[in-house]
Amino acid sequence: MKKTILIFGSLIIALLLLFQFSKYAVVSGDFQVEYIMAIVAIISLTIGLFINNKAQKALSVSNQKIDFKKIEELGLSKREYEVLKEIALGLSNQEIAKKLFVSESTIKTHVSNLLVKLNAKRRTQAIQISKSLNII
Amino acid sequence: MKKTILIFGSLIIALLLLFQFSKYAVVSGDFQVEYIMAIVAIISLTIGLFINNKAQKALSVSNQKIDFKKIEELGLSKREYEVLKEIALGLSNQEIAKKLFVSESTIKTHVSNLLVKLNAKRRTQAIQISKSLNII
DNA sequence: AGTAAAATGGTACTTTAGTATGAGCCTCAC
DNA sequence: GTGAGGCTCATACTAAAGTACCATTTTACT
Repeated sequence: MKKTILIFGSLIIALLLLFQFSKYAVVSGDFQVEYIMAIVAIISLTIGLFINNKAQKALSVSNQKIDFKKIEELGLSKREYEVLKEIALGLSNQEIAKKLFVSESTIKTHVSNLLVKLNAKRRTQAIQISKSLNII
Repeated sequence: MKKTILIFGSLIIALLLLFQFSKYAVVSGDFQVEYIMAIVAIISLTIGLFINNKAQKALSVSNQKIDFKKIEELGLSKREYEVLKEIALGLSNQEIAKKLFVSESTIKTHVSNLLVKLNAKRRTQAIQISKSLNII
């Protein structure tokens, strides 16, 4: 929202400057009206493209963005969250254990706690739930 | 690409029309130059927003779209694909069996074939691969 | 220093998942 | 009508995944 206001503010200023410039140019007779029109149109068009691009990107980013609040809310610990990410990559408990330099028992414990916290019955369900909650 | 050309074509035509209109208006003296400038700017801005919006949407849709060609390429049968989707929802073999009105044995067979075709070792990996290939 | 939470890991067990193999049935193309 | 591919299902097995319980050790914080 702050960004939107900022962008629209600069936009208005830019337009005012443009009008001033065009007025001056017309009065002084250095340019033809059509050229100035063309310049104004192109600049406005560019601004339009730019604004929308920013807005869309902000939107798509927010859709991909990880909901850290939700992670806290669920009470997931650092280690549990790490394990969750590895599960989502399709690794087995043994593979995760090797990757994180701990025993498979430890991973099993983490996974078990993870499933309770995510209210999932299986790791596949944990993946689905995590994705729907935007935490991975 | 075709769309891009089409959009830019219409854009150029629209600009030409605008210039003609502005020329006429200035000559006839009905409007002040500033107003015409403003109108041109607003219209161009709107066009800019519109173009970018279309382009971005087309992009985001293509990212979500399911790659049916890839499914064929992998040789996934109709039933196998159905099972794959259920796996991605986090269901167990037994649950999938009930949902599709077949025995668990059948699901196991499908899953096994599925894993070979997707070159996955586990169902969680199958989910990851499927998502990366845009087939679910 | 004391404490609570987190991290680690072990044993023992049950449940799912996945493999291998074989077999019956159906459909569609040649 | 024959064969290939797809769908179904069963048995028997191995391998993972997941649960329950307990016991240390680390870490972080007051």
